[in-house]
Amino acid sequence: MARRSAQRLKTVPQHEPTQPKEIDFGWLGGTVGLHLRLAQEVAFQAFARRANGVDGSPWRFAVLFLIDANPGLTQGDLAAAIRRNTSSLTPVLDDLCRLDYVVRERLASDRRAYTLTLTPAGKAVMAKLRASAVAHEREIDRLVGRTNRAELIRTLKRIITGLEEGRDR
Amino acid sequence: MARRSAQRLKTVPQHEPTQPKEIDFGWLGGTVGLHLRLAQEVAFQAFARRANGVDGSPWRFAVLFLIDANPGLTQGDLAAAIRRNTSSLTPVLDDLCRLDYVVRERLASDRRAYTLTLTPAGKAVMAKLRASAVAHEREIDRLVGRTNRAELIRTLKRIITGLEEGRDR
DNA sequence: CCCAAATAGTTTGATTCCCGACTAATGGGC
DNA sequence: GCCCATTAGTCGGGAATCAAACTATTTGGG
Repeated sequence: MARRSAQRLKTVPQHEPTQPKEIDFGWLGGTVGLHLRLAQEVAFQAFARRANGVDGSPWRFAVLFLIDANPGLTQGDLAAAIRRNTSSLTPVLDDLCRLDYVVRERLASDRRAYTLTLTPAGKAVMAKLRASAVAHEREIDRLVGRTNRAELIRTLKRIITGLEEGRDR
Repeated sequence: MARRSAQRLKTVPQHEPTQPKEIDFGWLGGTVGLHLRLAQEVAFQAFARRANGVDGSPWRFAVLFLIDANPGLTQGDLAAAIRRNTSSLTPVLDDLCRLDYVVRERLASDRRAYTLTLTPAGKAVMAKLRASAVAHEREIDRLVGRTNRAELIRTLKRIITGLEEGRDR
């Protein structure tokens, strides 16, 4: 929203615009869960903001990246890799095919399955998004330091594998 | 191609649960963004699974927790605290009021705003959810260790405040 | 060869979220 | 007291996601 005050600046209503009201987070403020969620959210938004100009959600990039790194992959394998339901993938791939970034071909040995490959246009877009993604990760490095970054990934991996297998019981 | 004359594996249900097909993640496999997202997702699901029996998403818990810790808080302040749009909060609070967990009252000094407080029933549910949340965090401690946990939160906070800029509104 | 179970992918309905438009109330400047 | 910009919250539309039902194909037992 553009500042209309530039036009009709009668007075200076400079009330502190957003006084966060000092909320007490208590125990919640020390949880891993809350910070994981907030960090993931700002990282997601920062990525999308940075990839501006290209169709840029992180998952969209991951789809293109993984097809590029694993040409001929099927939709089911791709869905498992990014941990999405195959039904979530359908409209995304519909769109990527419509844009001529991805080709879906029936697999000869199993005509129920599709194999996925990038077109040259798809590779070009992926390369652009990859540049954005690299810059994004570099900014995270700048924020946390390279050594903390490695430590962070190691810790996150432990959480992922530890809680994921917790499906037992 | 393959004739059915191949030897028949009788009782073995070759039911390999979707053998993940060994996907190559390449550069993506070393990014903070991917692991943040995956960790947040499994943590979210583990929390919901653990809160079984109660209506349990992490955000729902956070809403109850913050109202309890800050009675009389307004919807806008609550939305800012959990970084959700106020319009996302409306249906959640509608539901919590319908269940008689939360009371919405017009603020006398500003009759546009609502103040939020927990009912005794709301406090009871919140206490149950808090026990689940404490157990959840303890499991994370077990996975990463208490010292790494503090380090993890510090690092996540740096990411949150560092990337948050540019999120004007 | 045939049929039933399993599998790959699509479609549909429900849920959750955001954004932008809207309503109601507030308060500063005249 | 009256404007009218600003603020609190709600409403409606659109996007992303999952689960369940569905279609097409494969596979194995008889």
